[in-house]
Amino acid sequence: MARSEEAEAFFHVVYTAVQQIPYGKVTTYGHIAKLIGTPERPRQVGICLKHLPQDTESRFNHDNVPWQRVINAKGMISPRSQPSGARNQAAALRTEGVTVTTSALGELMVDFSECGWFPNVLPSEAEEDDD
DNA sequence: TTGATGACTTGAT
DNA sequence: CATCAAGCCATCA
Repeated sequence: MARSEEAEAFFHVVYTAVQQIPYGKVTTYGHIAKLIGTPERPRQVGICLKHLPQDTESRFNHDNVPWQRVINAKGMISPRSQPSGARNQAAALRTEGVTVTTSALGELMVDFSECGWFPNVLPSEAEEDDD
């Protein structure tokens, strides 16, 4: 019994939440996790994107899910295992007009002050729905 | 089947 | 302010 229905539903909500990110904006795994109701599982969000299919025939794939707009809480693109993927992600963000800065260590950093997408989950000042 | 790994986050030292 | 440790759960070996 591999892939329980619950896991599949989790994947679904994660991909859907990622699709809610507007063009030229970025958010964090933890934020996505909180939006889908599982703030304790930011890691699974990353797993979902890792297993995001590339087939354009799949319901969710690299073409319709802006996985590139999802980065870590430090505002930097996770190097995952090879810098090639992160570099590609940075390039995609730049194409959307997102300012991506490269640190001395080669870490790709994104400025949340300019492209940070954080809906009404702020600790204060946001008590009304934006819907 | 178990064990280890990973596109993370938060809190404590 | 920097570093360590624990918690999560799906996937790979």
